[in-house]
Amino acid sequence: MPDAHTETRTASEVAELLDRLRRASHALQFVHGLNPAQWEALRFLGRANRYSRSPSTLAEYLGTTKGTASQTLRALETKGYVERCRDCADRRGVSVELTAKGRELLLVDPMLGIERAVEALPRECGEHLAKGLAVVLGKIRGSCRQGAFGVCERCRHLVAEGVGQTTLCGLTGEPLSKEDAKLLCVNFGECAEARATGSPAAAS
Amino acid sequence: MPDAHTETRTASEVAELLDRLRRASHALQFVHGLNPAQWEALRFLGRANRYSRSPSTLAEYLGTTKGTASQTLRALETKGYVERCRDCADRRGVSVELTAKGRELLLVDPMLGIERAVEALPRECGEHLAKGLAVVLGKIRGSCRQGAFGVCERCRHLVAEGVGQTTLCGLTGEPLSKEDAKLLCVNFGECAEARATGSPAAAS
DNA sequence: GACTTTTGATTTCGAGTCGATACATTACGG
DNA sequence: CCGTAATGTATCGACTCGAAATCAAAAGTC
Repeated sequence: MPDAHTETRTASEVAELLDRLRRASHALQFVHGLNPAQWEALRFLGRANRYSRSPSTLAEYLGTTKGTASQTLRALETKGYVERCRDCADRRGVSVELTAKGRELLLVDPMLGIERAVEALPRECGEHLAKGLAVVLGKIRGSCRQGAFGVCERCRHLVAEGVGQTTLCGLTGEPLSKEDAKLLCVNFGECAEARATGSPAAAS
Repeated sequence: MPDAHTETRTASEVAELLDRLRRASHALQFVHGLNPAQWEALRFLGRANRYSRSPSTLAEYLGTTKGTASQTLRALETKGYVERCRDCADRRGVSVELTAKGRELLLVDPMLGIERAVEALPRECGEHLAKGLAVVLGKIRGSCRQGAFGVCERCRHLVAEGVGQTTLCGLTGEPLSKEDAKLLCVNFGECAEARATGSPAAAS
């Protein structure tokens, strides 16, 4: 039975491909005067909801340390792509926002090249890719410092109200606009239902 | 009708997953006193054939600069995981070899965790993943500094001799042992035939 | 309520590393 | 020989990590 054998070969092949893709995208991100960490921070800020735009949240998302995240943000601030101001509610916290210049820079994000490459794939192929990657990521998340994150739309804390018009976050009790619900949140909680409707292979 | 829409969503999802996986594996590789670059170099040296174990080849593989590769190797040498000696043939060159200690360290490579995660996937899923990743990687290779690389077994320069027993490299004219043919080589050339037989039915 | 302690978030600091550039050494071609 | 190309190394500024320090809020304590 060459089954297990083939399996192992595929696994190490995938691991290698991931590794190479990782380095490739690393090398791709030394453009426009930013480095990979700075691009990642910029992207994150462009997609994070208001509960998640802080240095420590960024650190959690990036799987890095708070010190590094702080300095990355400072570099971006010096370059004029973000602004930091002390949070009004809790003055320990810092709220980080993209500037107009920062938003503009996101339009030439080098990672868009990868996105385009994925778009060029047959649709089914892209979906398989997404699914496989999600599973792998889920499996190793425990062993690294990265947090879960996810969009409110698929979060188990989401509460619908009225005729599917108004929604709010069950944790904070605050209402969420449609755009808000598409943003990343630290407090994301996996929704069992989403898995089920995702595809018929959730039960273990 | 939301076809194009779904497609784009999948694409950006995949791009994000790749990004996060990249970050996760970055964080995973701060163990045993090495950093990600050093692990990558160690892995490469464990899989590179004799034409490819040099600082500049390492730089090409990693998509980094020669200077960085040189420093990474120096760090590994200081820690006793590799040895450097001047190449006898071309005295500009340096030949880098893993020490026994280096080989041992590879047994606890943190990236093996990802491999195991992939192994746990359904077989078909893993293959889809491999295929998709390979295509994406191929598409973006042009835009970054990374070289092609590949194993001699599937290189177009490979020449078979006798009854499928002895093989040799068409570029150097030197014979290749079975183990040699499984190693990575800088001079790898894509073989059209290999693509065609694509599926794992090469030697049915 | 005012003071101390604890908790939490962020920044600062030192050692080590990275990418870019400049430099040294060796090979190769006329 | 001399110039050019290829290979590695050294240096510099910027960055990363991890730990310790700073600062603000919350929780005890009197």
